Amino acid sequence: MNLTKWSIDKYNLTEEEMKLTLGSYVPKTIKANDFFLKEGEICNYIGYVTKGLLRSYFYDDQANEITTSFFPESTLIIALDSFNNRAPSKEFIKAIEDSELSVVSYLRQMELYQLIPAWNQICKDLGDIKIGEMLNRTENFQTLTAAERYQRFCKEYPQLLQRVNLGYIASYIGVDNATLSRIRKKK
Amino acid sequence: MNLTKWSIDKYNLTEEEMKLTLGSYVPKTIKANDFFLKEGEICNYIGYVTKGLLRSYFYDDQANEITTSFFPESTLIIALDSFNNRAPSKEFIKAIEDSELSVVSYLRQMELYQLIPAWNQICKDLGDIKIGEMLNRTENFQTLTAAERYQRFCKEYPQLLQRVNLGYIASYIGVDNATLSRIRKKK
DNA sequence: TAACGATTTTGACTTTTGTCAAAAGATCAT
DNA sequence: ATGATCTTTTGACAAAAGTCAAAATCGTTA
Repeated sequence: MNLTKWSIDKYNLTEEEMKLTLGSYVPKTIKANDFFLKEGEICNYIGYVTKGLLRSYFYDDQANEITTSFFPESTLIIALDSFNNRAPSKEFIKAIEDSELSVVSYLRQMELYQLIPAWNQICKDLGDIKIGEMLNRTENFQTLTAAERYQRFCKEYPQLLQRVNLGYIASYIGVDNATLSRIRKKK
Repeated sequence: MNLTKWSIDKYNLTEEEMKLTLGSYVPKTIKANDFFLKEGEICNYIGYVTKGLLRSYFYDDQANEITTSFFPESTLIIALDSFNNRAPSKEFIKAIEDSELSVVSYLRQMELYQLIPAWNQICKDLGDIKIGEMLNRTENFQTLTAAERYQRFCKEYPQLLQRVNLGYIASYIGVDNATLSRIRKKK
């Protein structure tokens, strides 16, 4: 979830609330190829990426890695289904580059909801952003060809283009590896 | 958003809160082919379908109708982007069959958040359900062929199969009309 | 019921995308 | 630097999906 234009400032937290919030988030570093979360684990942390890049993926029935999200700087990491439903994750979340996060535990985050009323609104707004992103993603799949989806990806995430394997992008936009290679050659 | 297994009961609203909630939702009937919402309007109501069937759709750049959701009985109707962001809707929501809803206005719903703490949790849970549905939908597009997406649709929404035009289903699963017809013939 | 309009199917064809395997290019650890 | 490994490209082909137009079906209404 990209939060470049989002800011906690607009919620007018009191100094006390802000201190409580910031104190709840602790730094964590993850080296390239290490995991933020493994399949089967319950997602117990929300992470905010301050540096680096991670991705989430699962394995389909033919054991292909299917990338579901990229998490560059200024994004929130969370395995939504797992975190929300306290259920084992179907996804892995793995660092592509050495990364630095701020993380908060599930329990602590629940306490923030109790202690700081504005957090309910923050949560609602973050959910809205996420839903907007997903609606857009679905629309792309419904109406665009593979080549068009790739073009959209390039426009939307130009920074990622240089930083991730093409294979990750291919599965993210739902095309075969070889097909993406040919799409790229054509233009 | 299908709420067949969801119930407001589990939130232990007080008698007072329940009365307030139920009193906020008023009945509304929509005849087949009439609109719950038109493109450009701001979605000012949430609706709960008690009878009938509606669908949401937009027009792509070639002026094709692209169906984005079906709303049979026991589902919540809402144009998420419009309702949440108070922005003009890009979608139409139109009744396929004569339908009966319970609706609540945006303002009233906001009051419920204020007046009844549990509504924050309800909202969060409904959002989670919606997000789960959308993750699933995206996964289908990423990993399944057109034929497989159709099979999934049939399994997931058997009731709809008899009630909606095939063209609506075709655009919902992202295939051409003629292609869907051929997929159906094959098996 | 006849007739109109909308929906669905079908045919003939083209384009897009996938598959499999091999070659070419990068990258990384030693 | 140099294998070893991983990623990307390419070729030859097959399968899937789209396009366009016409026919067949279905529903509705005059």
